[in-house]
Parts: sequence; structure tokens; C-alpha cells
Amino acid sequence: MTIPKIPVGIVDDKSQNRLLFTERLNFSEEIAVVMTAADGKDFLDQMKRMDFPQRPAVILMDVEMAEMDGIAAVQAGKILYPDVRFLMLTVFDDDDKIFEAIKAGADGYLLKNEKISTIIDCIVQLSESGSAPMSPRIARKTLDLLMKASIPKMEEGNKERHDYELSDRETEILKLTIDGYSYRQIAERLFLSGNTIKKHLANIYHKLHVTSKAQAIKIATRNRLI
Amino acid sequence: MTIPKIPVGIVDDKSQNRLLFTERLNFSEEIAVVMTAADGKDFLDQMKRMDFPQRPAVILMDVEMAEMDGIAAVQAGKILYPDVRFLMLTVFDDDDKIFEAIKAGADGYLLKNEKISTIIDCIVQLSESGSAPMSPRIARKTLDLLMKASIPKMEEGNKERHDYELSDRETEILKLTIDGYSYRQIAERLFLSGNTIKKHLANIYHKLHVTSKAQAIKIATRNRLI
DNA sequence: GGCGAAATAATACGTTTGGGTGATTTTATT
DNA sequence: AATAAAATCACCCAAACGTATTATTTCGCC
Repeated sequence: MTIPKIPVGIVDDKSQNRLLFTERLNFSEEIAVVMTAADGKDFLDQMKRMDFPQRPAVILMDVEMAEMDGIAAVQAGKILYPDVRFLMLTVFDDDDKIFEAIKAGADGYLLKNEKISTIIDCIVQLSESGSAPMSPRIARKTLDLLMKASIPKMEEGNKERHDYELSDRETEILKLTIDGYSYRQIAERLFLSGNTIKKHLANIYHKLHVTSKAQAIKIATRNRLI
Repeated sequence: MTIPKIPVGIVDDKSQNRLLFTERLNFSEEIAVVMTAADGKDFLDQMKRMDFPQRPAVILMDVEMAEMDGIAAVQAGKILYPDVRFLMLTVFDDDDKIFEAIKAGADGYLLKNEKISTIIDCIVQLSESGSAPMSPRIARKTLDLLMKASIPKMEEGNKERHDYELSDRETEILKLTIDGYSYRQIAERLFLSGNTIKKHLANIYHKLHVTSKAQAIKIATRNRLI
């Protein structure tokens, strides 16, 4: 063989799975399964006993395991062997698990029911470019998580926060709207005609590209232009 | 033609790109490009002028644009048309841009040099299952971002926050209301009658002691019972 | 003095919402 | 099996809202 195969390790507590994956992955030209382990401890033990050249470059790591689960294993493994790529395999797309695994340093995240050819592609990609393969459902979850997350480093640089160029009056009226006042109530409070408030709101909607109070509130609060 | 094609929109400020993508995507059996826009404003205007059945289900959105960039366009678009999927296209995998786009509500993120067949696959997947396609390099970035991120843990303490005892369904509907959906839109989304949504909202109002959407939003966000 | 941008206001029309009342069906819980 | 609590849906009515168009007034500013 001219092309050196990618050495791969498999960690799964069900021996049936280990066999299945080993068989199927070895079927590929580009991959050689060089290690199988039954849990996190087993995996770390074996890694310690191998020396560098034989060590797997990519680990398929089952997330749910009895003894020492995939997350803990990755956490330890990443520190000991930073160049080894960890590809998590899971049946569930559970938010917490995904987040934990990512924080632990997982390099990719696939659902177990993924086609074997996809998994092979991901392993190759991971070992060649270090990029992160991800099942779409997982990607969706990470996006959801990111959307809820707050990145600490957002000091000043990023205040992208679009300027919708609302006038003072418009801002005032928008604020009252967010406070739950109706046209009439705002009109009374500002000694204006209800029609005027309505007109202002219409202008505001145009500027914010929305079509209702609720939507305007959403945009306004999200961009803190109140 | 038996299979209904997926209506797709393209937003890019370079006319050359619009033409290129239109041509290539229309080549696919499953896709029909039904709209092209030169920037965010143009896109929103065109969307407003179309009614539901003709509207694109998936938008290919260029991130870097002169007039109103892809991020702002997604932010507004997602609120106005929550069911439309936005697939961001970019040449750079710039951290901040990615994060901004995700927070704005992008559904997927691809590099522009992706193969056209990949893009087509992603569009189909996105429209069928709503899952998130992502170029591996982008996925890598989101993982890096997530690793640095802190998920806001809402402990206890600071707020009195009394319990309004909303049912699960009520909470769900309240959440959608806060997201700017009308009765009708919520009804469609949950496969219920508009009257049912109205009834739920009425019950919610009673429980929160309010009389309008805006007020309900205020109470709900203040007590973060969403 | 006049130009332009906000602010003010009216009118008109169709749609959405809020309020009330009542009824049927599901889904727990005992 | 009996009951209670949610969830579902319908109908009516009036008020509030969203959109469009047009017009007058005010105010800063060159």
C-alpha cells in the first residue's frame, strides 16, 4: 500500500458495536482500526501503553458509556494527546451532552445512525484538515446553544447593533409601546392625536422592517434601541 | 412535473453571482429560484410584495453586502417570516460574522466555494427537515465559539418572580406570541384552530392580569417565565 | 426667505385582537 | 369508573391595529 492509512480507535462499551464498526471501517481503503476499547479507562490505559507512531489519529468515541463516559474520556484524552482528533458518536442529540462534549474538546459530533460512508468521510476530513464534521441535527443544536450563549469577549469591538435611525419622537413612542400602551393611551399621555401615534408607529415599522407591535418589541429589545 | 420544487431566493449584491447561482440551482430537479435580490432592503421589499404561497422557502444569503448586509437581513427576515430558512454564504470564516449571523437566526452556514451539489443537498435538507447544514470549517468555528461561551445559567436569587402557573401549552403559545407570531401563524404552526390560540391567549391574559400582547410580553420577559 | 425634515393630523378600509360565553374532547388522577 | 383539569374549537361583537394617502405645521438651518 502506497497511501498510509489513517489509524483509528474505537471506544464503545458494546462489543457488538466495536466489531461492527471495526469491520466496516477496515473495509475502507483509507482507514485502519488499530485500537478498540470498552470504556474511557480502558482507552486511556491502552493509549499509555502505545508509543507515538502506532497511536490512533482519530478516535470514534461513544458518548454514553457505563464506566467512564465519552465526555470524561475526551477531556482527559485531549490534554494528554492534543493531536488526536475525537469524533463523538451518539444516539441522542441531547443538548447538555453536546455542550459538555464540546467543552471537553470534541472535534466532531455525529449521530450513530449516520451512513458508514459519511462517517468514513468525516474521519478522513478530520485527520486531513482538522475541520469539524457534524450531523445536521447536531449542528442545529449547537446553533441553538450558541444563540442562547453569551460570548464573554464582547467588550466594545462588536457593537454592530444596527442603527435604525429612529427620531427622538419615534423612540419615545416605541418605548411606550413596549411598555404596553395602546395608541389611545400614548396619545393621551403625550397630548397628541391617536392618528399621530398611529402614523409614527407606521413609520417605525417601516424603519424596523416589521409589521406588528410584538415584532417591533422583539427587534427593539434585541438591539437595545430603547 | 409531479414533485413540487423548493422555492429558493438568492440575495447577493454581485449580479454575476446571482446569475451563476440561479442558473446552477435551476439545473436541479428539486429547486426553483423564484426570487433574486441585490441587498437586504431589496429582499425585504420583495418578500413583502409576495404572498405566502409564492414566497421562497429557503434563502441563500450572502453575508457581505454593501447596502443592508446579510446579518441585518436575516434578523429582520426571521422575525417576519419565521418559517423561511436562511442559508448563509460567505467567503470568509470570520468568527464575529458567524456568531452574529447565528444570533440573528441563520439556519445554516456554508462557504461559497462549496460544491454546487453540496449546496443543493443542503437546501433540500434544510427545507425538508429543518436541520442545519454547515461547512466543516464553519462547524469548527462554532465549536470554538461554544467552547469559549458560557450558557447563561439562570439561578435563583435575584428576582421575586412569582409563579403564574401557566400550563405547558400556554407557555408555548406565549413564547410564540413574544416571538411576534399572530394568532393565525401560531395556529398554523401548531396545527390548531385560530380560535384555540385566541382562547389560550385569553386564559394567559387572565393569569397574568393583562389585556394585550404588549403587556403580556412585558410581564413575561420581566419575570422570565418564557 | 425658503428648503427639507420631523411632527402633527385626518380619513378610509380591511384585518387582528380582546372579551365573553359556551361546548366538546383529551388527558391525567383518584 | 368517576372526576377534575387541560386543551380544543366556535360564534359574536366591538375595539384596536396596520396600511395607505394626503395635508398642514413646526423648526432648524444655509
